[in-house]
Amino acid sequence: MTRVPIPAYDPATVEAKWQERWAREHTDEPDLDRPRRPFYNLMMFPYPSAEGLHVGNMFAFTGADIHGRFKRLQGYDVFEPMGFDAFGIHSENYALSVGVNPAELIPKNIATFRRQLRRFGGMYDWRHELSTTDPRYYKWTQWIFLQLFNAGLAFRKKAAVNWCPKDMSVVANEQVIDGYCERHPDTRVEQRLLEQWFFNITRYAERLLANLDRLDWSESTRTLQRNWIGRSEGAELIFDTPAGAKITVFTTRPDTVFGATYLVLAPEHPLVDELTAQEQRREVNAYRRAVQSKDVVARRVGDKTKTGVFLGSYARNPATGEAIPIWTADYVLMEYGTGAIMAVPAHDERDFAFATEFRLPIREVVRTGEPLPSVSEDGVLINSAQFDGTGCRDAQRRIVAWLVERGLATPQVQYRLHDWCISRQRYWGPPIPIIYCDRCGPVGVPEQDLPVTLPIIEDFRPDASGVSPLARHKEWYFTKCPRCGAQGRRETDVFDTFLDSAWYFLRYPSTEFDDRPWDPARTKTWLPVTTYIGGNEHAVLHLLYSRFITMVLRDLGKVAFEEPFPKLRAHGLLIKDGAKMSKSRGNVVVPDAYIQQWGADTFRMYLMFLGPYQEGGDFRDTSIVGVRRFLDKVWTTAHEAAGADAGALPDALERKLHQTIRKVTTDTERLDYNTAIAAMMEYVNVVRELGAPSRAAIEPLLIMLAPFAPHVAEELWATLGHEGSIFAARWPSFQEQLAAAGDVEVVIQVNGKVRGRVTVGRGASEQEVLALALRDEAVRKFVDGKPLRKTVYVQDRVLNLVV
RNA sequence: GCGACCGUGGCGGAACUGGUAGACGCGCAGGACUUAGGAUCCUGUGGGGCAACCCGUGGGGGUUCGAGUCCCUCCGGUCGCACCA
Repeated sequence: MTRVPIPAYDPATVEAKWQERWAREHTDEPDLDRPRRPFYNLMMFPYPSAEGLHVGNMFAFTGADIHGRFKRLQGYDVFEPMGFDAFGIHSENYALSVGVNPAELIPKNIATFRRQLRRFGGMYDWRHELSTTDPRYYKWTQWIFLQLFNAGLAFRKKAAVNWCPKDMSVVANEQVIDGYCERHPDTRVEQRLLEQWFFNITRYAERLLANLDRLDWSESTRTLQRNWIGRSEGAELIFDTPAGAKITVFTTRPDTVFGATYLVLAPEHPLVDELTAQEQRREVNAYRRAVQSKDVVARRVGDKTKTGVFLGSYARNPATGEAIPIWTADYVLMEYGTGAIMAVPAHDERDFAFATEFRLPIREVVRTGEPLPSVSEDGVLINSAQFDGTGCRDAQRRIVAWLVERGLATPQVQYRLHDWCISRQRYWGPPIPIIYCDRCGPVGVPEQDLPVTLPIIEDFRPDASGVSPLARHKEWYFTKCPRCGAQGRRETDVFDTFLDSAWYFLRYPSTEFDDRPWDPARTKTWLPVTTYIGGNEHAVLHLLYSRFITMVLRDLGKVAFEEPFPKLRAHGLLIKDGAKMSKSRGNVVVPDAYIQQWGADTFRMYLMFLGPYQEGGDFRDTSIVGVRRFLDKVWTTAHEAAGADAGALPDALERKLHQTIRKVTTDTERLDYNTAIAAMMEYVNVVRELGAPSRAAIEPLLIMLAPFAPHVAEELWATLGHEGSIFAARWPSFQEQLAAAGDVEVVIQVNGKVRGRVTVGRGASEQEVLALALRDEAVRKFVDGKPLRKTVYVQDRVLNLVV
């Protein structure tokens, strides 16, 4: 073999060369109109923060990119788009802090992200980049709103909403953490009553829940969604009052109705006034005022002492006929159920605490053998007239049936899920396309007038009035009513960003069309998304909202499927020193310096090697060098192979190769990237140990390496004399017989303890192995002199001798 | 409180349906080559013991020929939900 000097591996040169070539040759741009095997590889698009892409983003995107490149090598036409979720309070607050309009800042941030995303070697089809802030995009966000509006799924409602005094804006329930603003952990969220736009997502609760069963998602993500939807089965029971008012309560435990010793209405309940006795009025009103001024923390935190006021009137228990007192208390929430409950202190912890506090009667009606309050449903009814002795579950059905017959109950299902509030009293979002007319009411902006462009204004600062800054922009604010032509006023609220991101996957394949949100043919070809990869932080809201919007569009005949993401994989979180990376903690790691020092390929692989992709891990840079050493070894070996004579692989190497292909294929398919990398490392070690670098040994490795380290794989592929991109090659296949051939080591155990090993041909019989085993010194020492009571043989693995 | 997941060398982590615990990598130790090396290569590396062996996957118990893996229980951690009737 002739020794040719091997050039040094310089990632910067190699990576620049291939990135330039991929762009020039449109390597990453599939034919969207006539693909042979379309594969839509989607990753959750980033919010382009001013700090740029951080290693957490890169961890996420690398794993998704590997998936796309892997599928590409398996012969799919992979469409891997990238875009930016650039509207929202996040950008707006940053813009406010630096005193520049976000419209000016965002393009710069996007440019930084784009540069970083290109630099790390993502296989993105940049022809189809999108940004939610682009009027060509949000025109269709507004259009989607109008579809829901016209279908009666968007409505206005005055609602108690969370108000963050710092943001001076409404924040969603889900953005409130323990009563504090998610963005301002030192700021308590207050309650305010505002007129808001909502989407009627609760109407879809049942379908959103039921469909979960047939999605290829991780069980944990589905559980999160199920809990969020929070379905409860029960009944509405009617308690009437002497004055004629009927109070409807929701309960999941109708079997305990005989133990309902009082009723509680939420302070906001519409019947409170009517049911309050004259002499209690002053006290009740004072209580209601006090509750209203309370912030959400005090209202929501569970373990505090209960407060409440007796209304001075009574209702009739539909089961016992007794008059029971009616109270109001803030532990009952107006947003859930009917805003009124029957209190069964013996069998509910909250009611028990309340009854104890106010000395209300506690009547045990279910015998469970546990002390009160006992909430178990494994009990038998007592003190319940004709139902005594009935088991709880049985009693639930029978009591409901009995009350239904008398018109006092309706079986009912309740959801924890609330309607989706899409209004934000902010500037940086797509304006809600509604015009208010004194004569016509709220009128949707006609499609031909879309988009309602967000004006660039100087004073985009929100104020405490609760009215969006857009209201101050008079020439924008006043407009003609599209229906009657009279002067109207624009809606000044903008959309929640979750609406921007609830449909972006529909837009990607169709970004070049301005006359339609998505092209029917393109959509038919590419959707639903083949694999969706993203973080668990979006397990609930983003995914639920996207599913909801898709479902509605399906019902309106706009798309042909109702689940946008049949296959979802969630990557883990990359943390730093045991904590989530965040700007406030100051532990955000930026990838640029690492990429510069080690190269994008090394850094990509390192991120994938530090832990299981779907679990995440702690970022520390101590072992990057190991990955770089591996790529150096591959580099050297491939160059040696280029100069080596062609020849057959030694048997041992051939077997190892087939085993490696098998392992890397299954692991990569499952996104178990860390073990796939380990298998490739092991293989290269074997190639080097056997001193057998050759084309046959190294070419399949390069193809398997290509998804992980695409640049160096391309370079070495060329070194071996190939003309085109390595991504035009086919993923290597393995032969099971070749992977399995050869001898195996069978472990010999005596009474379950390892005492020896014997080498036999694969598939050897028990007798054969036993004979060899009994010749083994160490084994004999433990067996000799004792009768063999039993043997357990596991083919090719273990023989256990029981003596 | 409820729900889900997790606990393996000095470190990150392997171990498919119960079947050789610690793959792969970092680090560390020794050696080779070198003017030098934080470069490269080789050897070793769970703990104890001179050895035969013994002990080892958070603690305790169980099932099994055999348990990191299954069951019970306790301890510790992460995440989600949380006055949802």
